Parts: sequence; structure tokens; C-alpha cells
Amino acid sequence: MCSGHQANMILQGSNIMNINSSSNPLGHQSSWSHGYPPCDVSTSFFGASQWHELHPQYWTKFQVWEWLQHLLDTNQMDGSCIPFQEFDICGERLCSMTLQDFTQAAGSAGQLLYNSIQSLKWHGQCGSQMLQTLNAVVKSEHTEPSLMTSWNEERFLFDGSYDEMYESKTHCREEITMASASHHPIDLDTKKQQDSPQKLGSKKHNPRGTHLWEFIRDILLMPEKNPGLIKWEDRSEGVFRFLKSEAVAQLWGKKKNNSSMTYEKLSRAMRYYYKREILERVDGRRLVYKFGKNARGWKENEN
DNA sequence: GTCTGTTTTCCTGGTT
DNA sequence: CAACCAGGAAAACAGA
Repeated sequence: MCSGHQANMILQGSNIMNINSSSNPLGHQSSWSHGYPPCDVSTSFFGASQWHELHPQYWTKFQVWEWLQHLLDTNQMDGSCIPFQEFDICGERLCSMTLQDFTQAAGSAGQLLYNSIQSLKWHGQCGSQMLQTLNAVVKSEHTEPSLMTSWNEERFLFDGSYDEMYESKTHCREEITMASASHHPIDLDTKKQQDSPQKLGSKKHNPRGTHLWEFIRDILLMPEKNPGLIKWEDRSEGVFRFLKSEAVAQLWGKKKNNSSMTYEKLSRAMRYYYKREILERVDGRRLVYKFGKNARGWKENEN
């Protein structure tokens, strides 16, 4: 997965970048970016997030989204815990929301969101105290130490942030059901005992990383940060097309720390998905693929 | 160390 | 001709 070296580069970039900086947080100029708009896709899509450096009031919609994602990641909640569609708002609006608003918008997760935003509003950052509070309320079923490390060491790596959100949807749906049924915060100490080992082991491979198809999906799901790499051809049918095939391959290679990745090789991996019905063939259309029945998390109103 | 699932690499041949 | 597609074979890789 992500090497420490790569991790450090990204982390450093995200920490030192400021709005006027033109430096590439990944530390080099990608050859494939030549000829593209002056936008490093690896930066704009994955790294160099600055929501944590700005007062929430000044967040863009996307930064609001990143904050939500951060909460999910940090607390090992999954995507269905927070209805992102309810937070298609900028920071100013977010800051004006009351606890009631949050609860209305996000149900049992509302309290967490409210606490977090209050802390950010008054302290300017998501401090450890905050995380402890959050962790006390929604704990992970995972116990690996890395998950409990400070978010600023881990959370801005482009590894795993979006996939986890989708991979554990089912799990969180249960959490939400439990929490709303009991009107109590989610107690995962109890829940942990209820989970069977098999269930916890259901995330067999790739617990933190991402599969190629998830990587592709996540690019598609972030239109604001997807500088023309891949686009939906038919959103409801899950049909999409590569616009910059080699750029996507390079980005994938960057994620896997493999500088020799090409679209040729990426597409071979994509073709393996046909058999597993993660993708369906789209005949006669170059660079066009379609999500299959075993691909999850791409539908607009999938829950 | 083995097993297994996934991805990478290389390849041949075909299509747009 | 370049770029892409299809899929076999085998190696590499990572997690269990």
C-alpha cells in the first residue's frame, strides 16, 4: 500500500500548502500532466485539503464534504451514517446549523457533527479532546493502533478514505438502526461483543486500501475534484468514460506506488472485473465501462 | 510459510 | 499508425 515515504510527502504537502502555493505536494511534476489545465489532479483530487486550516465558516461545499469524510474516517463510521446529500452546503451555512438541524439532517450522527463543528468553530481545529469524545461515542470495531493515531498523521493520505466509507455501509446501517431504536449513542463496546468473528472478518482483503474499481468510482463521485479524468455517460446506469486514460493510470500508479502503471495495464485489471460482474462490458465504445451488479456505492441514492 | 484474491506484467491478435 | 480492446498466462503482492 502506501509507502511511508509517499505518505510523508503527501502529509508534508498538505500541511505546508497554502492557498497561493503552486507547489506540488507530491513532490514532482507528473509527465502526464503536460498539456492539461494547470491543475495537478493528484493534488486536487486527493491531497492538499485545507479545511482543517480554515475556519469552518469559510469552507466550500467540498471542504464540508471532506470534514464529513474525516469524521467518518476518524471514527471508523461508514458513509451511510451521514447523509451527504443533506450537507450540500457551504461552511457559512454549516456554522449556522443548530443541534436540532444536525439531528434532523443526520439523525443519530447529528450530535457528533454538531460537537465537531462547535469545536472547530471555537478552537479552530479538531483537537484530540474532540476525537476522544467522538471515539467514546462511536468506536470502531477495529482495534488496530493506526486507526487511533492522530488524524493529522493519517487522514490526508489518499489511501482508503473513500472506500472505507462505502465498504462498511451495511455495518453502519445497523448501527444507525440500533442507535435510533434505543435513542442512545452508539455503544460499540456492546456492539463489538455482538459481532461475530466472521462478520468482523468480512472485509477480508484490503481493509484500508482500495480496489481499482473503487478508486475509479471515487473519482467519479467527486466531480468538483475530478478535473476531467473520467465522466459519467449515464449516471443512473453506471456508465462512465475515461477522458484522460493515461492520467488516471498514472494516478492509480501513484496510489499503488507504481510509477510504471499504464492505461494498458489498468485496463487489463478492469477487464478482469467483467467476470466478477463488478463491471459490465460496453461494446463498441472506446474507454467506456459500466458498473455491474457487484459494484457498490456508485448509485446516487444507494443506501 | 501457505493459501487466496487481486493486481501487474507481458503477450498475441483483433478493432477503431 | 496509434490507441484501444479481449483475454490467456504467469508472476507479484498483500492480507488472512
